[in-house]
Amino acid sequence: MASLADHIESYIKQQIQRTPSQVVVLNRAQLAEAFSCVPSQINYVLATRFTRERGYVIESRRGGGGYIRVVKTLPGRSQEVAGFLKRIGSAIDEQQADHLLVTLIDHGVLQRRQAQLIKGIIQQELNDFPQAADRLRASLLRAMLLVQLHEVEAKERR
Amino acid sequence: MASLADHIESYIKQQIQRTPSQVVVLNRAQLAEAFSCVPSQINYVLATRFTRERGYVIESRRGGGGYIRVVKTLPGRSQEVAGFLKRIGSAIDEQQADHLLVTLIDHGVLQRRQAQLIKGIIQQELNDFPQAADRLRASLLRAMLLVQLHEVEAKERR
DNA sequence: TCCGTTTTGACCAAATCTGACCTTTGTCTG
DNA sequence: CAGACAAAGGTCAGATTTGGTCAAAACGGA
Repeated sequence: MASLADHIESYIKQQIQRTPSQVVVLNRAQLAEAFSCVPSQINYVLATRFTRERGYVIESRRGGGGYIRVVKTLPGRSQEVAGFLKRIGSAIDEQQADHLLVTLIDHGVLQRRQAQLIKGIIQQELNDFPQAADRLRASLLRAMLLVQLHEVEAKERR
Repeated sequence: MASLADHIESYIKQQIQRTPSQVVVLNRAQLAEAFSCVPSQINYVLATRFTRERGYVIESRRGGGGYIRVVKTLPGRSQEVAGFLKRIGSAIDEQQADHLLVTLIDHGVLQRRQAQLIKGIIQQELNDFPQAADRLRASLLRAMLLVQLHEVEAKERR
């Protein structure tokens, strides 16, 4: 049985689909009013169904003229590539990291020089903060790959 | 639903864009009149959106013939951007990070969407590893900006 | 019944906007 | 020249408008 949360979820997704830029701007109070529920229900839906894991980014502002903006990211190929990112996990050693970068080059996701750049930056950061190297490496790798992937997609859309 | 403050902000930015010297001189009372608001609203906009952090300088004079001058510090491209990166240092709190991202947007180094992505990624990573948040944030921010900047430079060479 | 998910409501935090009151600077007048 | 007056802009506290958090109650399926 479809719950209220499900209905709100599909409404939001529908609105996103309708824009070329895959964005929707919501007014929390109005939306709650439309679905005859309490405003915090909207937060619940956003928190459980529009996570970054699932490819969404939420941005919001309080006060007069406040809003909640939902942006869909990670469409298409990188959704699939996201699988690689998951494998990074909470920690990764240098060998595994190198291996991953090579794999991404093989899959045409990265160019050699981009992989090289990423490797260099990690080295630099680890140099400055040697504590918990494998964990920091995992964070940095994931972060940089996400940025890079986004760039690749933006390019493809042109 | 953009707020009044947003409209005033964009009006001022537009005026600045129109001059080669990146300066605009305002008359507080007139401007308030034009936007049908109280004069102190102008101060509010200036105080919240045209801060030094974001690359603006405000000068003003009271009394007869008084004025408010808004000057945008010139963007010096990559060289200047390197300075921004240095400012990150070994640790940075969330507010400073946000300011930096907004500054980079204002200076045309990042697009809003990219800044948003970077913010989202940091949030996620900090969620997973809350230890030494300000340090991890600094590392992630620097790493992602470097990747992004490289991309921007590559684009400029084309 | 038990457990995870939904839903609600009370309370909180942030951004915006206004208005009353203050300070600085320039000008006019006795 | 002193003092009054006018013409800017500045400050700050409080009301208003949004959205955020969290814990407890309600619900629904195994």
